[in-house]
Amino acid sequence: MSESISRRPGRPLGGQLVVDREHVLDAAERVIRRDGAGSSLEAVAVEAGVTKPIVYDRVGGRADLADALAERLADRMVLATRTALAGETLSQTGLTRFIEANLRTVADHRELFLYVTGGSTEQTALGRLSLAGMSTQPLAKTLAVWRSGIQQDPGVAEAWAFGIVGMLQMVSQWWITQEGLSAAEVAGQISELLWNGLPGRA
Amino acid sequence: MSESISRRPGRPLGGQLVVDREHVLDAAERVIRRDGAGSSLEAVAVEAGVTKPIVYDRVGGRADLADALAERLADRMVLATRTALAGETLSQTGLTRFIEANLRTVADHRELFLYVTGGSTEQTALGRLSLAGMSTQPLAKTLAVWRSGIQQDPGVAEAWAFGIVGMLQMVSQWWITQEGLSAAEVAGQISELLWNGLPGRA
DNA sequence: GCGAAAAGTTACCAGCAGTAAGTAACGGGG
DNA sequence: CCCCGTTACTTACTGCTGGTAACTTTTCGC
Repeated sequence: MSESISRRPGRPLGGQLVVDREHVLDAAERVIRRDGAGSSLEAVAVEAGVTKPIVYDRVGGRADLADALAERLADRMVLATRTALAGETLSQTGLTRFIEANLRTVADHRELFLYVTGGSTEQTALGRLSLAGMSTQPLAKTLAVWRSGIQQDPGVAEAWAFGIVGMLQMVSQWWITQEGLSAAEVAGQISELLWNGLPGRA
Repeated sequence: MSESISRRPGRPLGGQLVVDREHVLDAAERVIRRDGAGSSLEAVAVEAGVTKPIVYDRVGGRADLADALAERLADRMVLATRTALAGETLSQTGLTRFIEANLRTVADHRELFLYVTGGSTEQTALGRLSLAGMSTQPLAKTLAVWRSGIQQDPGVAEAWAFGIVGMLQMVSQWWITQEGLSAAEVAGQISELLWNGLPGRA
């Protein structure tokens, strides 16, 4: 995929290059998958067959790149968990499937996950929150509706959503470094905690 | 504190400099508190009244610095929560106090918290886990003992500990960006989730 | 006294984010 | 039909940071 031909300076021949935002983001994902979470913008540009200023024009700086990739990853997670749940009403087994789907998606995009959650400095402190926010916003809504439905206070939804997302992120990070621990097993344990609480059901 | 006098090269006069590991770590905390989470090693060295290689000799590279600061922060958290709990047996109100103490400690060391959790790249992916590990190790032990005491499976302790730490980290990060939301309120909400589970007690 | 070890500083390198300046193709007005 | 402004790239640069090699001066054992 990496066009090693070096283009001449000046406007290209056929009008505009066919390197749009999506192309650059695809290239970024390939680079990160290949070279790990510490990949540079320059490597992304090379992989996209283009130079750095084009990356800046198409997606912006490093923080913007991380944000865009976070959005993609969040979308994929939402998709994966949605097909895993398939519209059933919330239950402990459904929650387990939700968590397991989450774990599998992270494992599938291991380096990308580390890239977007690892951030780089300062400005990505909020960047990580933005990834979280993409996952939490729909989750908070779901939680609020559901809590109302079972006659419980829906005001806890936002805090809970952030808490759950943080729990899932940390557990994912821990799990992908562990060998020989099945996703189903971990998902079951976390589901047990979230559903029944620390003391468990009597 | 910042000695602006530039020392001469060569071995100093009185044997060894009085800049040990703790001095450097103290300087690092001051710099981070002043300049934010994006502080450089060089700034730390200047603040310590010393040059970069000394920092490398005393604490190691950037990842090691983050690790050492993480350990300090984790210690302070453990201390704060321990005095908040004061050895009582685990209950929901005790859990609430634990979480609130955690939130307040994070708020007290805001930039430091962002520095150690924000990490920089690649190698700090595990670094963040190491911070988590310092908090999770005692927590996992406590959980295992407690669960055994109430005739529940203690095998969940490790996964739960990571999950809880991740939840607290994310909630902290979210909370410190929110204005006008009291620590006690958030702590109560998270405690409710962790103690009673998503559906709540019947 | 003297040379080896110790304990610093200076000076450097490589890599990266981000930007300014240069260059070639396109396209509309005279 | 030609010319010049606009467009869409590349090259070349700056500033900074993490990390290290080389150098300099004091101390200490013999």
